[in-house]
Amino acid sequence: MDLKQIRQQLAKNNLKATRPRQAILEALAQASGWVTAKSLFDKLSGQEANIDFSTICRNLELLSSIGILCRVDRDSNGIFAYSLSEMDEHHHHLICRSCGKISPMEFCPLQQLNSTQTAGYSELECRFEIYGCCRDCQGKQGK
Amino acid sequence: MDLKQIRQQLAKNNLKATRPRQAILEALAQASGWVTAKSLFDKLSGQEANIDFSTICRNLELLSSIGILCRVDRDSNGIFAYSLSEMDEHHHHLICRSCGKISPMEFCPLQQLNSTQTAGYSELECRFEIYGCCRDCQGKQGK
DNA sequence: AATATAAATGCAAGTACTTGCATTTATATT
DNA sequence: AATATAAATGCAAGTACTTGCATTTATATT
Ligand SMILES: [Mn+2]
Ligand SMILES: [Mn+2]
Ligand SMILES: [Zn+2]
Ligand SMILES: [Zn+2]
Repeated sequence: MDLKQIRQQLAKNNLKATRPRQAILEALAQASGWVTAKSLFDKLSGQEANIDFSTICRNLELLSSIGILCRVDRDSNGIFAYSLSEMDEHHHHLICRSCGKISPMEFCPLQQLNSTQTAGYSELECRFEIYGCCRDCQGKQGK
Repeated sequence: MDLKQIRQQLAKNNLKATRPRQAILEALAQASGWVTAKSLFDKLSGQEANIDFSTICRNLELLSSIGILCRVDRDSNGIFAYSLSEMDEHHHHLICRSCGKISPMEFCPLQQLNSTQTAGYSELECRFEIYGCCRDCQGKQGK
């Protein structure tokens, strides 16, 4: 998803292309990997921008909710990692507990689910992440 | 899982049956539903117990990790809900975004997963929750 | 170009844990 | 029963957001 598509996506969702929001998206594009609210804040604070930490958090969450960003709970400790989505389709992530590496997975359990388990429920969404120890990290013991 | 089984489960994991821990487990047994760290803290603070909030958080997390408790992120906002596990087997949960109702689901996506997606990874675990709007809450709009 | 309006921001205060560390306590061993 | 030891606790400080609200700003309409 390039910046042109992102602007369209914003417009489609009635979201404004504010200066802070654009600075955040540009920083994400430059980073070309995963960032945290804090790492973005530190990066953007150096520049003239000076964007509030709460603005960053709100944007990361909002942009994730419309599919522009991916978000994962890297250590299951409330520190979220974000990146520009690596693919257009809905997907989930596989996370190495040891080195923090994050890989996309096409599999979505919601599609596999026998619908009797969610009978009567509407507006279904799921949260799904797999944690493990990647090949590079096996041998090197512990975290 | 009754209190006898719980004690065995603790011993098996080299966990002590401390006074705070037992008070927490008893409170959970009485509550017979879902509680938060804060609701437990408020309840136990009234009594002679007077257990530190961090002790409660640490126990809830620890007891969840050995399967005595279930834990869910009810509103995806970092407030966790806990209960004594309703079943012995590993399982996940379906959560109503509107009323907060939590129902167990036997389905575990990790078992359904094509193993090529996690090739090279060991010690796999998954986090999986489904959010939706339950039958009772449909009609009543919004949250 | 001026105006209206909904969205977004920045600030300050709040929330829900989380962590480090010295001290206490439950259990196993003698 | 006394002792050793690993586990757990309580306290204080820290972290990572989150929320409410007055003010600002981007976009659509006139
Ligand atoms: Mn992704
Ligand atoms: Mn359960
Ligand atoms: Zn790794
Ligand atoms: Zn409901």
